[in-house]
Amino acid sequence: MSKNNINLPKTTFSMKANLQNREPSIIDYWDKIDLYNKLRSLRKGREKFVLHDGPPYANGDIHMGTALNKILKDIIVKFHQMDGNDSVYVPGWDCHGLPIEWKIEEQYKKNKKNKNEVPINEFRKECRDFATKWIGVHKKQFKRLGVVGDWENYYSTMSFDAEAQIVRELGKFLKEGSLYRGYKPVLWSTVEKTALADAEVEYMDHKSDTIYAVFKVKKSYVEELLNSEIIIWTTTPWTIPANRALAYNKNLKYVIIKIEDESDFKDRKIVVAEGLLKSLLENCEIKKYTKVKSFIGKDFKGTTCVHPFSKIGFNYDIPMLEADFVTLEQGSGIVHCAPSHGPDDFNLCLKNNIKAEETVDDDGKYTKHVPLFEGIHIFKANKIIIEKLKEQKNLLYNGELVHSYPHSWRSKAPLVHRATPQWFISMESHGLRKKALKSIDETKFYPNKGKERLKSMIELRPDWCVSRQRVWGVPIPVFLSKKTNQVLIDSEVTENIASIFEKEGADCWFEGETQRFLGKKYKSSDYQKMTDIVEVWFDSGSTHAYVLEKRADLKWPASMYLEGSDQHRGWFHSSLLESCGTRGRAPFDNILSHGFVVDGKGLKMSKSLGNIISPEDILKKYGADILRIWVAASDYAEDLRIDYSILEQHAESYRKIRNTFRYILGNLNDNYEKINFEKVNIKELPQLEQYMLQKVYNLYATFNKNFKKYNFHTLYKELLNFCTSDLSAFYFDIRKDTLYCDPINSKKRKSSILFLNIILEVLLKWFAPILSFTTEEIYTLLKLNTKGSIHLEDFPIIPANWNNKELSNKWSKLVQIRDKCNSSIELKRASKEIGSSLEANLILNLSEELILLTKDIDFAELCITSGAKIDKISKDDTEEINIKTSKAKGQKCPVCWKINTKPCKRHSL
RNA sequence: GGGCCGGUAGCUCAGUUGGUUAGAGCACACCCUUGAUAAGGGUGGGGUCGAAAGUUCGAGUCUUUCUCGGCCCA
Repeated sequence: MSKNNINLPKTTFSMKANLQNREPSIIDYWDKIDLYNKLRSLRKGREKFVLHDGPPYANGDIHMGTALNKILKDIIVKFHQMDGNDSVYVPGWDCHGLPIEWKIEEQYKKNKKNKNEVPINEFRKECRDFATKWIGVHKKQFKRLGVVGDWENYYSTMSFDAEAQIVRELGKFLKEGSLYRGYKPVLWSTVEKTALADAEVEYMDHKSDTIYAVFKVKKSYVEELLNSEIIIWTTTPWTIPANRALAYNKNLKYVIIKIEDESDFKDRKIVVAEGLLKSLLENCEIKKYTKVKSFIGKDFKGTTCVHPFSKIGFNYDIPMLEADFVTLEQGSGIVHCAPSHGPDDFNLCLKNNIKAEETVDDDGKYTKHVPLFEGIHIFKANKIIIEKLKEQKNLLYNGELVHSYPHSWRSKAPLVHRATPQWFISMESHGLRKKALKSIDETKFYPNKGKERLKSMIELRPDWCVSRQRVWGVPIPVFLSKKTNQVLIDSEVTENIASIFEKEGADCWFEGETQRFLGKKYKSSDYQKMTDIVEVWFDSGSTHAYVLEKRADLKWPASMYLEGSDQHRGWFHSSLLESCGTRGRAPFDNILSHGFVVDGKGLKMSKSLGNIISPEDILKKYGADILRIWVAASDYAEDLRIDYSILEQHAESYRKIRNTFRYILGNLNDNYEKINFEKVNIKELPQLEQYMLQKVYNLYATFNKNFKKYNFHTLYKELLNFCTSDLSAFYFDIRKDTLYCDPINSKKRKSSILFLNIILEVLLKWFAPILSFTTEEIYTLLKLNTKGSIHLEDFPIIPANWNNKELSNKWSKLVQIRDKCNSSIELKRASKEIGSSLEANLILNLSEELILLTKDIDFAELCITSGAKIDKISKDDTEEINIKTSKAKGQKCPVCWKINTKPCKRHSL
């Protein structure tokens, strides 16, 4: 007797995956068979599932966050595809904006080129080329992850049709009247000479000059205030010339004190919040003083002061205004307000009819509106202002403070608030906020907490500032009348501009003749063309208009938008507002948001911590399927942890899954036979197979449930557990004997082969959206591969008659008995009486009820022993199960290795 | 500093409306197997559920405070 007489597994499917080398050739295969277009023609006419791609910025290599995002999208697209939908995926890129401008400027600096001397369209062309280059790089990197999409016909925010449509979209707001020209302080970089978006601001420590300055009271209903001076504290002395008001909190207590130290301030009365008196005395080194009066903040009402420079040209009243933002955190309890240099100041002054002015120019120099200091750079002004305050005897104290301060994310230069003309979309004038909130209610969020997050942002946000003083973007397509300074609103002009952009791109705006944009109705000499560009969130917020609406293969609204949770303030937000403003509802039905990739300890990845893992590293070490498992197995509702020990764990799971497939393929000798599930005659099968089909049915049910909720980590875990617990440790182990040692045509063996065919198909399909490469590798190896790719298949439908509750209950009881048998065998193994379980004979003493249950069950087969006898349990026993194991006696059959005193029933002939 | 979200075995995750000794897979330890073999099987150890206080007959599950982490904002 030898191995020739038994049916050992044989397959060409290797145990070692070698994914790093194998995966690229599978990608080539997908290219060769044109998988994406095959998918489209196969699903033509079916219900569309459109996952609209949020465009990543075309700049720099992809990182774990982008990889996670794209893989998660791909998994969902593939799930819907195999679920029978026309699941279309068109990737896109965000191309305009500051970061690319900066890259080009950096190159200029290296080559000693001056940006201002380069023609604008030459600069824009370099930006365009830069973005194009990175789209190419990203495309390769995303494809390497196994992401299937319309890579040939991707969309970008800088394509001519996109630029044209952005103009049309803005035109809709213009026509409606919700786009308006306002004037407000924005965070301004005097280095880059531009306003910065919130996302472009970094907070870093900065050393500022601090001053306590005084404002003499001119008018007040409080008598004691009349000869007093209001103290203010600020970290930006240079804003003093722009001061137009003082703010107090009506609920705070204030005191008037008389300074008695020898100094300029001897016998002068100053006013400060009571809660800040102590810190003021310490900071300003005031030793001797007397308290004159204390009063409540609301008594300030009607008080007016004079500017500390009133004697040198700043001769106007400084009213005291009531404001909530005044606190006892720092300073004096009275805040100096320069409406041109702070959002709070701006809003407070606006309410009180004090207008902001252009006090500082693009370069950061005082304008003609600031007497005495015109032309001085604000960053050099502090010293001069302090000197002047001293001269005027209005400086109580000056010092320095290191505090958190806004800086440009690129140049790292400190920023200032500076009033500039900007374009805004009103949240209120045409009910935009209301529409957006209603749309959020009508959107389904995964996870649900995203809904509240987006809602609270929309509830609070101010009007949307859509203009930027930059060059790499879509121009704001607006003309101002030179005579009236009014905005020209004419949809013919807007459409004319759009159609020109559609043909030539937006570059022509900057160099072309103005007249061609205005058409024949208006004279270019009467109008001023705007040179601001549209902020990039408006670009990407409009993708639904130039991608979803314009392409025949897509639909509006999208089925789903899927991005990182930061996009609640980003793309989800801007898309919602743009679409609600122009179409009255959100451009999506569902939003799925995922957390951030953090390291194994839950800390964010950073260069300084040295805990960064790049997708490239993982691809080299493990391959994309492992990365895809990591995505599927992680709970995206929270932050996703990753490090090499976590990846190692997933790689181990992968090996388990791979070996499960290998075992099936081996026993089928790579001869897969397609089974018609509906026609399986269940009652003809052994109970074990029936039980396993019941398990498949259960798995089917949980699979569908989890897929519907996009609970991939649970779904994956169920699949993995099925492979390890139900198949490897249970079914495969038990059926080894049959598969290896029974005749090929025996009914039992054929039943097992039938089951192996079934689970091969089912597992291959259920794993396909996650293990895109490995399932394809197996699929192409099968001789009955008819469709060309596993991804062209549908999910299986498991017939309801595979569900058998009764059998399932019975067998879960049997499995419990089996567990006890294993424990009993283990005792004998520990005492070295036996080794292999086939060296054991079992004696099962069971309650009558259980004996009834086990009457048609062979426990020797179930527990892989050489024999098993069932007897009634003795009446003294309190348990219902008592297992004894003895060493099997007799001869070992050379074929099936079972030990028996009699010749082997199967193999003695 | 403010808002939101989260912290269950070494790791990835389950834990239904608060209700018995808190579960699974992986990892780990020991053993078996050598006919899935750079595989496979068995048994077992391991958690006072981030910390403290409170509500309750009873809390991983409810409340408060603190702490750590993430995102967003200042």
